[in-house]
Amino acid sequence: MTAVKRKPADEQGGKHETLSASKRREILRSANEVFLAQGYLAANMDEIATGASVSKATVYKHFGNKKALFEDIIRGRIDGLFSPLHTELLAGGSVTEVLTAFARAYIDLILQPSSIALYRVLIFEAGHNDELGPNTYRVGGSVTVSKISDYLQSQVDVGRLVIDNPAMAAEQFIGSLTGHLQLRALLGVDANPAPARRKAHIKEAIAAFLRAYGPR
Amino acid sequence: MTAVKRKPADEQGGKHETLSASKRREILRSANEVFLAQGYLAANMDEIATGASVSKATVYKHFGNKKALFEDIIRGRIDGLFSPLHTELLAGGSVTEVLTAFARAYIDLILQPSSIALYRVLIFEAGHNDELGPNTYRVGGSVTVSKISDYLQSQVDVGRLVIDNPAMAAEQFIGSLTGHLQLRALLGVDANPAPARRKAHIKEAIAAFLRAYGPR
DNA sequence: GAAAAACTAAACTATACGGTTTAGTTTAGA
DNA sequence: TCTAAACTAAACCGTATAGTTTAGTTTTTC
Repeated sequence: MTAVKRKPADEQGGKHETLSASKRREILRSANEVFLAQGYLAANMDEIATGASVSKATVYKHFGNKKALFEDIIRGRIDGLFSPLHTELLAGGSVTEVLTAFARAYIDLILQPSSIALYRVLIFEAGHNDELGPNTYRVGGSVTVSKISDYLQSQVDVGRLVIDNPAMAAEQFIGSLTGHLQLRALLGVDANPAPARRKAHIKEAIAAFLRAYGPR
Repeated sequence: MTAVKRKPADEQGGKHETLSASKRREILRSANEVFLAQGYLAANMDEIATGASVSKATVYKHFGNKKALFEDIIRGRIDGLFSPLHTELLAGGSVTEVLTAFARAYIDLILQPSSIALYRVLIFEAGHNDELGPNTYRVGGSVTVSKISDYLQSQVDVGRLVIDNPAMAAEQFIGSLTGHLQLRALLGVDANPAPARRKAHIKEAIAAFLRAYGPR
């Protein structure tokens, strides 16, 4: 029975795509959903296969086993998740403007339901897989800290900020920006604050940061 | 076969304790270990029973089912975890002294391996149990924020700080204090920073906070 | 010291699920 | 149009584990 109609090969992105490649993509998409919603252990390979309109044998042909599929998912998720954020730090404008643009993008990113789901699974799974945590920190948090740090240093160089240890200041900045917004979202308390609330939060965090590190 | 010697009834705390009560306590202790190390799904009821030197039937007599046992564990863990922290805020001394004492206790608390394990399990499980997260935030994070907020307000009242929104400032303070220390610990990157590093981190966070919110 | 309550080990039920195999069908490419 | 590769549904294997039951032992209590 061919219950599911095959999709045109060039449906996605206009480029030709083999059947095999489109199946692989569908498996990844389905696995993404299932793993992020359920976590590693509770995720069910039958459900992933069904969600991708694919047989279980095909899943195993493409990815070998459950763990390999999971790690592919996490890798793919982190890659390019934070990158768009960093462009905000390259724009011109006053320190306030640049930090505000960054802050807005950052807060919106970490409060997205998919980010919250990823964070939950990642943090938990990092306790049971020695490489997962460090690998993720390297491409996620660590890079963000050093981008901010670089920006702060550039502003120190032109006399717009006074900072001894820019890396530490960058971590403080992110931390004060995050505040309890992320914790509350993770715990399902006010998981989706209104724009006005976000804005007020950001404004106050940046004002405090500038009072602490602005020029004398 | 009576492989395991029964413990004297009053072994713990000098008070008399029934056999039943001591079994219950042992089950909770064992379940604590297993649930925090493995998470809910991977935790094994046979292992919990064995770890408590108790038969599985006894575990079910006492707690009914796996979920009920788990919820008992989480409740017990959170209760009284944060309370000791708050006493720091009632001590006398300069703002710097009080905040430093609090900060030290706070950082040490959140970086403890058992806190990290609890955080991992809690955050993950909050995604699958609607009440767990809010209940926990209510007795954990929320209380801490309001205790700090109260302290900050008291210092505003005597002219030692200038703060518009003490609750927001409290969250910022905790956030900047946490910085990436907790994230790194959760991801297994520099999970146990040396005392000197903690101290420098705290010192800088408090200095920045006081520059931002100290008197004009 | 006897009855009731709590415990024990161990077997058992029922189910779920990762991963493989089978037997047959569809697609790709020369 | 023919062949190889990729796919399919479905059955199957092996194992793990939540929860129950049984038959008998120990502890508590009156």
